[in-house]
Amino acid sequence: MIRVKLGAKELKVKKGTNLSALFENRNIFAALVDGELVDLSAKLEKSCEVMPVDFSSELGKKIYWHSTAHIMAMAVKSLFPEAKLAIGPAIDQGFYYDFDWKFSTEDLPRIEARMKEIIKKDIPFERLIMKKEAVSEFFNRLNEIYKVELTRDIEDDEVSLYKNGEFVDLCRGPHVPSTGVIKAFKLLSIAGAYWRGDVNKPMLARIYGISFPTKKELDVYLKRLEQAKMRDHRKLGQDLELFSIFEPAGPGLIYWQPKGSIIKRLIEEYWIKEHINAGYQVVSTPHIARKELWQISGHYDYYKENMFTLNVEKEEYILKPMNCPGHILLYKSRLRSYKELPLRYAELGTVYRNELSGTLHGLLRVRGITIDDAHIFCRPDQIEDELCNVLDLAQKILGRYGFEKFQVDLSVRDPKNREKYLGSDEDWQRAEQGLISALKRVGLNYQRKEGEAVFYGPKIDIKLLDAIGREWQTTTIQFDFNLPARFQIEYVDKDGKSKLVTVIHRAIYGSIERFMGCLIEHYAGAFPLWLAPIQIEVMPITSKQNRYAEQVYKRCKRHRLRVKLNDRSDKINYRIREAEVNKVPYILVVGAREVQRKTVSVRKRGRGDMGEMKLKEFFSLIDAEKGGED
RNA sequence: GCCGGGAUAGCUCAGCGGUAGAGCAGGGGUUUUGUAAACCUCAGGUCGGGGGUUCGAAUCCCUUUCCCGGCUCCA
Repeated sequence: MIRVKLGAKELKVKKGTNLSALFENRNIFAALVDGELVDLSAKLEKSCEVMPVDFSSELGKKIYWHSTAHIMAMAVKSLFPEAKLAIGPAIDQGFYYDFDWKFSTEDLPRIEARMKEIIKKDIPFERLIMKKEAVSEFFNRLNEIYKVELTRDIEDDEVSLYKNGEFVDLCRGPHVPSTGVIKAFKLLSIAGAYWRGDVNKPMLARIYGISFPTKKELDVYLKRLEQAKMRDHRKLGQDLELFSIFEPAGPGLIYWQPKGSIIKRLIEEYWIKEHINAGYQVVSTPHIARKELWQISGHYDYYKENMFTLNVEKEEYILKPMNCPGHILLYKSRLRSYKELPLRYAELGTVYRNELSGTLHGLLRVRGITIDDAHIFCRPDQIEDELCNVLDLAQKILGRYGFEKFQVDLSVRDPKNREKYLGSDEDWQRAEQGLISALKRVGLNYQRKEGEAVFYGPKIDIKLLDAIGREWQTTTIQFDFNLPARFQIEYVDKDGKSKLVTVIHRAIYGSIERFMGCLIEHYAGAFPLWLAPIQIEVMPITSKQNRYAEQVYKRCKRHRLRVKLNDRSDKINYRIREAEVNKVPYILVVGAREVQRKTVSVRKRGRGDMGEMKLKEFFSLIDAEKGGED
C-alpha cells in the first residue's frame, strides 16, 4: 500500500493503482503528482501528493487545448492523408497545428465536422514510450519529415508518443483521457507560418482554434471576440474621424483628422510638460541627413533594408529611421564636462522605416513613426539613478491614462551566443545590473528574457495589450554600447581625461502612432474629458432657445472647453443619440425651463441626465474631473 | 517579404454571367421637438486599377495596388 495525499485527505491505495481511480469528478482530466503533470492513466507507484487538474487552471486549459489540437490533426490526416504534420501546441488562447499542406477557408467546416465525429467516437489517448531510433524510423516510414526532425532534436533516449486509434503523434503530453472529453470547439483561422519560425524554411499552413468544456463558454468567448472588434482602433478611428490611411498616399502612413490631431496634440503637450519637469531638454532635428552620418552610426550597413533613401544633387541622403545620430551631433557640438552630465535630449521625432508590408497594422505598426524619443548621456555612476527616473516617469505617464498593469520584459544577451553582441562583458554586466536594480527600486515585476536583447545592449520593454489581447511594445529603455564608440561621444572627467559617455535610448509612449492606437482601444473611443476632441455639446430643445444656447456655448468656449453647438432642427432625442454615439462626454440641454431659470441640464456620457444646474456649478464639476489639466 | 482570405455609394452590406441595390450618413423641404433614431424628397458608383475570356463581366481567368488574419520583424 502507498499513501496518497489528495487535498486535505490522505488515502491509502494499492501500489500500481490507476490515477483515474482517485477521482469521481468527471471534469478532472489530468493531475499533478508531486508537482509533475501526468495523464489520468498514469499508475501510482509510490506515496505522493496528488493535485487534480481541470479546465479551471492555466495548466488544465493548456492540456485541454493541446488535446483538441491532436484531434484536429487527426481530422486533417483523415481528410488529407498527404498533409504532413509539423507542430501543434496550446497557446495562451487556444491552440494551433502546423501542417505542410495547402488549405483554403472552405476546408475548415469539413475539418470541424470530422473532428466532431472523432469526439463522438470517444477515442482514448494512449501514451506510448519508445526508443528514439524506433520513433525516428516510424515517422520516416510515414514520410513525416517534420516529426523526424523533431525526434532527432530530442535529447532523451526515450520518447513519448500519443496514440488515438490509428493516429500517432510525437508528444510530451499529458492529454485528456479520450477525445470525448472535448465538448465545444471552433476553428478560427488559417495562417501561414514558417517551419520553426525561420524565414528560410518552408512555409506551413497553421490552423488556429479554441475549445471549452461547455458550449456556453465557447459562445461567451466568441461573443467577447466579436465585442473586442467593436473597440478596434481602426474601426473607431474611422467612425470617430480620428485618422485615415489612404491607398494612393501609401501604406503605413497616417493622416490625422482634426479630432485625432487634438488628442495627439494633448498627449504630446502632456509629454513635453512631464519631460521638462523631469529635467529633459527638448530638441528638434531634421528628417534627412547625408548617408555619411548613417555610415558612422552603422545603420547604413546594418539597417539598410529598412531605410528610405533620397538622391539630392548626386548625393545620397537618408530619411531618418532613428533620432539618435541627430541627438549625438547636438551633444558633440562642443566639449562636454562631467559636470554637465546627465544630459537628456528629448524629441518627438518622426522617423520613417520601410517595414515589411505584411506587418503593417493600423496605427500599431506604421512606416512613419513619431518616436517620443530621448537620449540620456551620462557617466557610469549615474546609470542607476537615470534608469529609476525613466521608470518612474514611464509609470507616471502611463498611469495618467489608466495603464497600471503592463508586462515588463528585461531583455538580455543569449549566454550561448555572446559573439553576436557588441560591448564588453563588463559593459553588459554593469548595464544589466543597473536595469535590475532600477526595476527593483521602483518595484516593478519583470520577466527576464535571454537572447531578446538587441546587439548593441540590454533593454527593458513595457508592453500594452490591444482589444484582442495582442501585445504591443511601447515603453523601451535601451543601453547602447555601439554609438558612443562609433561617434566618439566623450566627456572630460574630473581627472581631465576624455571618457566615453554611456548612452541610454528611451521612449515612453514608444511611438505616438502606436500609443494612440492603444489608447483608442483602451478607452474604446470614449476618451476622458481632458482628451475628448469635443468635450461638450450644447443643444437647444427648440429653435426658440437658440440664442440662449449660443450664450452657453460662448461661455464654455471662454472657459477653454472644446464645445460644439448643435442647434439643428432634429429632435433632441436624435441629437443626443448622435452625441452619445460620438462619445461626447457632456451634453448641455437647454429648453424653455433652463432659459427661464438661467440653468443648463447636464447629461453625462454613459450615465444619463444629471439634472439642472447653473453653468458655474457645471464648470466646477468638470474642472475637478479634468484633474487640473488645461 | 511569405501563406491564406478580401476590396460594390462617405459607412455597413446585398447582388456572384443578362439594364448596379438597401439601410445609415449627406443635400433640400416639412416638423419646434425634454434626454439614444420624426416625416417627405433628392443626389450619390468606370463594382480598387490594368489586361483577358465571352454576344454580354461587379460576377470567370491573369496581373497589380491596398486591406484583413497570421509568420518573420519591431516603436
